[in-house]
Amino acid sequence: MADRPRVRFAPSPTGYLHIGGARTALFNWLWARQRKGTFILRIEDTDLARSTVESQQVIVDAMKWLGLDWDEGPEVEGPHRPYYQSQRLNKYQEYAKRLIAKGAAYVCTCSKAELDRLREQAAKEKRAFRYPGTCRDKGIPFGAPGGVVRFRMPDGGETTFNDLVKGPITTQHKELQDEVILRADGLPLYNFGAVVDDVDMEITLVARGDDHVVNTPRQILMYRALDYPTPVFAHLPMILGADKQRLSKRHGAVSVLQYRDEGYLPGALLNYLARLGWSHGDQEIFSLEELIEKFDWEHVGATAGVFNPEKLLWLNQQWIKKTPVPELARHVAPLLAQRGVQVDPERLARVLPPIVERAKTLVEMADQARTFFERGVRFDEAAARKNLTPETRPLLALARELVARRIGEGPQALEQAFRELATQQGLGLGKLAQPVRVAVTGTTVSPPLFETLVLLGRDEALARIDAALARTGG
RNA sequence: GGCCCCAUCGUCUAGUGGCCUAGGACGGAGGCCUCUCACGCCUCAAACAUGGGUUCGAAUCCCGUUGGGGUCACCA
Repeated sequence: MADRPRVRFAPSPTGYLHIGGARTALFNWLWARQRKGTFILRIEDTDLARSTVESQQVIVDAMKWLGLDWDEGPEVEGPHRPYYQSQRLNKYQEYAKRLIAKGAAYVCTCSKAELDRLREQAAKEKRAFRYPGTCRDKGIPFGAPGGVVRFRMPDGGETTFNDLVKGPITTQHKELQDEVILRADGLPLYNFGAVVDDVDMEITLVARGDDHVVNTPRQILMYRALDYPTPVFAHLPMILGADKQRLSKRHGAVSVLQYRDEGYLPGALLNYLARLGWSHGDQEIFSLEELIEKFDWEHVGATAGVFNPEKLLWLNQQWIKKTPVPELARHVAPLLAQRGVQVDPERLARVLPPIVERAKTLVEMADQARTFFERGVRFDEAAARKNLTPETRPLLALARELVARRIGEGPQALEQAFRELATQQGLGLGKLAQPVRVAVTGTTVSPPLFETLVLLGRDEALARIDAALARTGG
């Protein structure tokens, strides 16, 4: 294997960057970074009907959010610009002509109608359709009206390649047919476009989804016809939904950017994706640096894996816990802004520590943090009914006194004072704390009460308790 | 259907012939901790698809079966 691999991620801009594509990109990127190689982003947009510029942008944005930076590709200077196949059409035509000149390809003018007829006939006879080679030796010149270019597959023999994840795979050449590599309108078909660009960009390792294994022998034959040393291949198994079907929209979020919007840390997603199909002993949590250092092809599994959102959520929580608070604040501030709460990251960082402990997503953190930047509180009705009653009123009043007197001493002192008060009243701390919690946060679930009170500040804390007192009737 | 690939707890996986009465993680159940909720900790339930070989010995190697997936375009 080349010391400094040149690898690429080559998405088709026909939608968003999905989870499966992200994992393919990740493995390529990890390999390039570990071996000090080159990671190329190439946009395969030769399907003009389905490709959109919006989609290109979405893919680029998603890659940036994930932090999978590319050395060559869109927005980057590089020797193989442009990195959009639709802008490289002369390249494919040039290579096609070269193959024709060598006799490795030929022009075919069979009409679509004729081919369809043969296909139907084959279907009727329940046999696989294969282009019969009508134009193989006609010597039709390049550029003939309605002419496509077909690659001449060998008549006999076989091709074997040693896949990094699946091992040796052999294909009989008789299973192959002279496929079209260049359409009548001059656009290359996938197999050819990919090969030409891999050759031109000097790709040494191709890692992609395993739906491409059947394409590989054909592509190998093309690399050879182009006198290019065949890259090493690694075919990654599919990612499935809970029903074991190929992961798709109906399984929930499959778009990378959607995870960003739902409050996931890019590192957590990457960590999850890496562990879906790859392992390193019993380790579950990896920093990006560890991933780069430890990734290997030997431990990429050959089995399709089911995407497990719950494990991703758990991992996200683990990542939140280990991410420095100032950094979290920078992620959460925009989410708060989206909710109409403007707060600068430094102020936000002060209230985050007690929240970090109990949030699984950044969105949850934003939801829990906003109370510290707003006046008053919206009571959860059930919580208020149960905890803000004539019976708890005296307790709340006593608590108010305590807060008013001691809040300046910090959470520990406040807690100590509350404990003493509870003991005096012959109660457990919980009985005293819970009404106060509801008074101050509106709900029965919150970060530790005394820290919450202190972070709220004397005035706001007292105002909220007063408002709660007003609801206790009596 | 042809060709190709795959097969360990519900899920992600460790395991590369003896260390496996199969380990870890998510999820689940129970418990501890505790001002609520989380975190953390402890315990439990849970798997080598199946039939043949090979071998002193098979989750690990080979073959068949079954099951799943991929692919058969002038899409990618």
